[in-house]
Amino acid sequence: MEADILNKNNVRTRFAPSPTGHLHIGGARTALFNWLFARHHGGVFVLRIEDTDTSRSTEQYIEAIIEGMKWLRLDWDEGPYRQTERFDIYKRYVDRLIDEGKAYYCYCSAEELEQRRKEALSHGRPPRYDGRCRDLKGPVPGRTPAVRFRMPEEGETIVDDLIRGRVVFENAQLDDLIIMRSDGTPTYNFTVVVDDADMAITHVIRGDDHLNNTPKQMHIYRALGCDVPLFAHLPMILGADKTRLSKRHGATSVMAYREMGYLPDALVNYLVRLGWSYGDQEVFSREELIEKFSLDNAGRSAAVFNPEKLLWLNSQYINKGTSEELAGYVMPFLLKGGIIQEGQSIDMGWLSKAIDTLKERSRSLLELAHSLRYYIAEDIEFDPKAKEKFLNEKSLPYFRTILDRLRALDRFEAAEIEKVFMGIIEKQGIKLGQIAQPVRVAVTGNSVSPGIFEVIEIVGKDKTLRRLERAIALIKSPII
RNA sequence: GUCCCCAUCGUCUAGCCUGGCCUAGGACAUCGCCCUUUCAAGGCGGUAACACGGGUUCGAAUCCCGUUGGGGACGCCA
Repeated sequence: MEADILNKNNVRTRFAPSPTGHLHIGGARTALFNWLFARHHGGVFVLRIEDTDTSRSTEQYIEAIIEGMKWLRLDWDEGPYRQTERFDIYKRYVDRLIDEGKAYYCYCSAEELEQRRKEALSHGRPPRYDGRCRDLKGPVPGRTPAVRFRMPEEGETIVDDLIRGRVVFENAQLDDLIIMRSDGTPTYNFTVVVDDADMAITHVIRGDDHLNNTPKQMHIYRALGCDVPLFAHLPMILGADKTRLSKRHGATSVMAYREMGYLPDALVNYLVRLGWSYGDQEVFSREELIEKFSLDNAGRSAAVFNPEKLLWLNSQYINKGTSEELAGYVMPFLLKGGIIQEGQSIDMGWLSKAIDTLKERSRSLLELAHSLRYYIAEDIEFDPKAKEKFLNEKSLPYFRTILDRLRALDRFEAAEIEKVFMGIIEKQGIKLGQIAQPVRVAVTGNSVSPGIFEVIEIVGKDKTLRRLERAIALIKSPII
């Protein structure tokens, strides 16, 4: 059956988030798998907003989800469809099911149901609907009914999951679920079926938490006379304590990762490896992912979200990025960090050169921006420890010498600067570290930086001389 | 409580379907060494896992059963 669908080359997948929050890590992974599957098969990827819970859905979250999708570059071919715009369609199908006796009105109130559920749970019984309105002859006066779907009471339902294999459910376990609320709005388990059928979705790839809903949905498909799509249930993403990933575990919103200086490709790469692998390969370009992605090597067990590994991957991507690209990416961070001002002009060629020295030691754009400060800003801030260790009387004579020599230097380039340093250590009979470290602190404020000669070149003659002068002044009167 | 899913280093995973090539491979993290003006990056090396118990088999990480552990679902949420 699958081969059939694939041969027709009409794979259609969808991502169907509910706009009750930002796009989170788990949702993004689901979206990614659907996107990759569609792209791999040359199919269609649909975005559908499941906003039937009008009390919890907001416009703001719809925009946030779309923003997240765009940032991750998970482009969709159709949509975003919105279920709230399709209420007439669901209504039509509900009416049809009622006419055919496949659904019925339920007059139990939400409060009564809640009461019975709690009671059942406290007595250790399955909290299922007891079916009391199933065979009602007429309406109950003074009540607005909800509509329930009539599930089969015996037999079993088989889900042939693309990832889990065959999963068997006893129909006796399924209860008659509400497909339309008493206020006339349809519910998830119904709309998802109507839409997936209507939108001709061939592969439903979603979180594990939906596996139990699948048999119920299959009965709805059949009642509607529609083809049942293929299902693939992805394992959950857990936090470090092995419980479902949530805010408690730190940032879960995709946008939070953008703000922390992650590259979208790095996040995508990290996410795809949560539940999918390709031999020993860790780093994949998008093209490779599209080419290599298959549900065959999707995993079945839950994965713990590991921020450390994501950071490492991010560093890989920052390392690989060209300095020109990185210059563009880091701009918002420089602005936000007050390192450059809005409207301030900055030489992009020069910035790229500075980034070149920093990118292999930055794991995020935030770190990159932070390091860029001493290249760009007029004044530097000293790391107290570095200052104490290296800006002292002992290095004062070296500072004076280096200041004079650099002042006299015409070609202010790394190679020339190096010659100046080498000349001094030779003459004084000292090690490079004895002079390079104090200068590093004087010029960058830190005991850590890229190679000091290139740093000096990029910082430039004026600023370097000023900083050396300031260091000398500081040593002479430490109160400043 | 009922149902469903899952089970290899701390973490992500390869291997499992099609038993022997596994004295279990890779990656992150961690430790050590090398490189080195510092920090990274890089290179080299180390520590570290088949949850347990029964089967089946000449042989089991791989197949079967059970136990235990973890996760999920059971909504007029999605």
